[in-house]
Amino acid sequence: MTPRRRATLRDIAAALDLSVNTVSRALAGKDAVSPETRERVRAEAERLGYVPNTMARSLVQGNAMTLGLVITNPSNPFYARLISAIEERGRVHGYALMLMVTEDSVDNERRVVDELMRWGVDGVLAVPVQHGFDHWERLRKSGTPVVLLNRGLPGLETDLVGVDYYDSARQATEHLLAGGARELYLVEEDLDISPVAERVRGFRAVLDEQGVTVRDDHMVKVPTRRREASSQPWDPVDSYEIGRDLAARIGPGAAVLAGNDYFALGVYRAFTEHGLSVPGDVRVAGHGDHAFAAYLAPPLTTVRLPATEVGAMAVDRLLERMSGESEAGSPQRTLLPAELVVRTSTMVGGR
Amino acid sequence: MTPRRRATLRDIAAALDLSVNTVSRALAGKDAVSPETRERVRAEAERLGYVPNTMARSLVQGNAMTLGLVITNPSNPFYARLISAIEERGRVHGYALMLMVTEDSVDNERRVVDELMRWGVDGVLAVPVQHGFDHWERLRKSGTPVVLLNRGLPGLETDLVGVDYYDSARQATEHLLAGGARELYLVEEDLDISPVAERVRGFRAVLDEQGVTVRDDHMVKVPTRRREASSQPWDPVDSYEIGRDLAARIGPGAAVLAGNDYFALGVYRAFTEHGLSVPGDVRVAGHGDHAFAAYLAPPLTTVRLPATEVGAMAVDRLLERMSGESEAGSPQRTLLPAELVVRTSTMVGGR
DNA sequence: GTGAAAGCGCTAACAT
DNA sequence: ATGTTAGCGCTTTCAC
Repeated sequence: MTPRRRATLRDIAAALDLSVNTVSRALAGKDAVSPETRERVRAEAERLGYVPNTMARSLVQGNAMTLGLVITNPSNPFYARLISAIEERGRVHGYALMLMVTEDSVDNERRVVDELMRWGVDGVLAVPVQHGFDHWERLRKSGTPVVLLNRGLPGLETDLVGVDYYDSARQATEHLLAGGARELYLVEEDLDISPVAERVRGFRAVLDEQGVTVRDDHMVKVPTRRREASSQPWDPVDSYEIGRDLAARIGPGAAVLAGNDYFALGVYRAFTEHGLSVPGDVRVAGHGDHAFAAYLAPPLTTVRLPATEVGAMAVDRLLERMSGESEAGSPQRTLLPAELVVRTSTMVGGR
Repeated sequence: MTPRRRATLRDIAAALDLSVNTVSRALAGKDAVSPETRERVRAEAERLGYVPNTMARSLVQGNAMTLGLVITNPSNPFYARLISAIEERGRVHGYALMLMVTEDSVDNERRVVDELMRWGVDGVLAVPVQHGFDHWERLRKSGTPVVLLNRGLPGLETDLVGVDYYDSARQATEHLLAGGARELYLVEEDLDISPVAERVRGFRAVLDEQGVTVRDDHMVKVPTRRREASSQPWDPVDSYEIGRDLAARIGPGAAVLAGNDYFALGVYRAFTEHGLSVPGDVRVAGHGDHAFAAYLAPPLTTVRLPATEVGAMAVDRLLERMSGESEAGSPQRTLLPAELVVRTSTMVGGR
């Protein structure tokens, strides 16, 4: 209401006829201050509603006490959880979080990385867009540690904490085969990003190992349409069409592994409309274990992603780099395991 | 790699034998600089990889060029979209976003509001926890404009931009009645927050107006369990139990309006297991129009929330207050309309 | 135990 | 057109 000027150390010093310096030390809890002085300062600070100016402190101390988080889309449930985990872990260590959203656009990414540099954040966590990385290189050259989340950035020497999608796809694929599936389809995002590539690799690896034929038309890419900003990253409608196509041509013992649960959902609908039963005629498994997965009809087998763990570990890794502990160490890649959650949609005898 | 010190204006000035001031003006594009000098400065800045220090500039100019966003849970899809919309709109105007997550805890909220004050952010957007608001009052007193999102804070004189949940509940309730429903149930969160209260009010109002009896057991509260941080705000399992209970006691012409689509989903499952058909035996409508809603079996009638619009308008309102335009104006409450999306789950003749 | 002086990197007067 | 001085709010170094 009263936008009167914010009280400063000087105001307290003047009121108490002390030097700014003494007030500073008193408030900082340093030893070289008499107990009485300390108390008087404390009281006056309280009376004036003094709030320390973090920016001024940061300027002199040379650290921003801020972490930058660059994310493609907060509406991706996995990233939403990542944001929470990172914010919490960062704050525990006294760091504020500056959030930047790229919507998977490199142009945006360049802009926000520049902005982070101007702010001089102490470290950056990022889900990179994965097209061009000159800006990431500039950031690294400026001495700011960077930890990548979920997606790698080939060519950039940086730590990465993510999910082991190669393994998650393997788990799901093996599960489908063990259940008797003979004709496997992989429905994936049409994005050239490492998580997709890893899942494709895991899927193929298992099929190759077990001598199952993989035709090109077994790997289906769902076109990613450019939608308004702040929208869902995936819409089941995008996979619905794919599902209709699939429904018309699959044979007995078919199974579909989807890159995310929304794709699985779109496929469900298409199959149902086509008179196919899940899992009777087609088994379906997803990725993400989103909140709705367990409550679909039938409940969806999917892979649970360790969002909280990835976020926490990424922050820890970043703080290590910032403290210069693991200084010269070569970049570390850590992929946390996902966990297959088996539900009715892949159960041979399931309803 | 080379964590060499960041180049400053002084470095450029020294290299060119100019004063810091001239360099500053040259880079700022001010007029009082000769074209040649401007160009030399530009070149040297580039050569040294100069990046302006935003904090230093902010300190002298007295504005942080930062907005604070306090949110309860980014995993709530509505809030996730809000975050994107706000980040984008803020950045367009040159503001960075400091994100704080409260997980619906007042203790956290106090902490983060204090932190925002120490940073001296220029304005704050917040989904408040709605218990106690001493900290919000302190923030206001410090002269920082605050715009509330989605939830009111009775007793605090502040702008609010949210959703008209009274109206959304009215729309849905009227729709259910028009479809022939005679026994209506409202399944809501067990949280003492204004959106819930508004929906309850809208629901009751329509029933009262149309002379439909509302018994206490028609208003069901889903217990909110404290879950790990960074988790989904709602889990269908919480409403599943409620659904089982309901399934056993509802009569013909029953309908359920849920406070969010996840609750509707839990109820779906319970009904199906009990041999009830939706919408044949019970009509169901939700809130939120989450990505899965249109793809459930049957597709869920729900209310689409104007997340992007709320976010954009909240930022605009905040910027106005910051610029002092709508200075003395009394607090404005703006509730944006939600839109009922009718799907099969409430269609009388639906499959 | 306290104070004076210097400086973080920048911009805003006011010179010249 | 350029330089000098001062100062944002704080911490640090070094006197006393």
